[in-house]
Amino acid sequence: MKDTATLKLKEIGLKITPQRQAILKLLEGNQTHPSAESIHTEILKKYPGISFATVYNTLSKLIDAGEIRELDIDPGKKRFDPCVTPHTHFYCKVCGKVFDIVYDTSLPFNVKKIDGHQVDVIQLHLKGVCRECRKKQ
Amino acid sequence: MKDTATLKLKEIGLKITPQRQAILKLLEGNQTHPSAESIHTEILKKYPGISFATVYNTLSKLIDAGEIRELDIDPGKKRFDPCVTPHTHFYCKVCGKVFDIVYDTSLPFNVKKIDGHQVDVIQLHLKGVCRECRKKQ
DNA sequence: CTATTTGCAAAGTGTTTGCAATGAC
DNA sequence: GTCATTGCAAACACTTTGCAAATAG
Repeated sequence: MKDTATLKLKEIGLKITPQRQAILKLLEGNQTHPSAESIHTEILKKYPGISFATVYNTLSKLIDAGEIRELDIDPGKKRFDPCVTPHTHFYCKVCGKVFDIVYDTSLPFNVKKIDGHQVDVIQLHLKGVCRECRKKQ
Repeated sequence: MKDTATLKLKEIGLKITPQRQAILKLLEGNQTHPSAESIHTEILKKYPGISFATVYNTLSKLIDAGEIRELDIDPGKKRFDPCVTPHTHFYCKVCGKVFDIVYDTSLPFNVKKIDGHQVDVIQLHLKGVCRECRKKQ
């Protein structure tokens, strides 16, 4: 019986390595929208020695395979999201957390062309101060 | 008779320096959504010696004053937009250009609160391959 | 004159790369 | 055995910082 991570790697056509399995397991169902560095730091705890190269390399292949998404919502670093169905994100300027938002399903998330440009990705980003940080202020 | 840049600086309450005037003039009506570095490089041509510190410092004050907007659409660098009315942007993955888009005016750009989070900024970002780059491919 | 602003250079943050060694198949 | 993948360490791109010198008001 193989786990989801292993099956997914096989499905994508990537070689199965413990590092990749660890990255995929960390991402599965993860709603924190981690950055590459936080993924690296986290996995270091279980795999002392895993390198940036491996993390970035793996993330890049997972993106190419459509398994995860890259978010440009955090100024200064990329965040990654294992949920690839279109949805909205909220970024808190105070704590840096990224939240999934159910916002406006009437949004034309299926536009394929506009002004002659080919549209591959549509991102709706909200920014402000999250509930928790508002309480603390 | 003072120019717009000078008036704007006075209005914001910033000291009028040639560097700031140059930055404001470069941004006025600029639709290329330049990065801090491209602004620096451009202004270096007329002001040899202008520093990163000054460019970043000035951009930061203009943002605080609400004169310009920061865009997180280009992975890896911040882009700046002198047009502060809500509108959509398209980013070309091939050439890196950012275009203004008239997209969907029915978008709820005026939401102030969602899930208890305070919303300050709403950004709708499209990504793909621009018209020109499609032709070349 | 005084507080702000500037230029410089160094440091900081996140990402990418080249390459020899390793390991999956 | 072969080729993809790894770890390392250095390079890279962009941004931020500390501080002395310059300058706007």
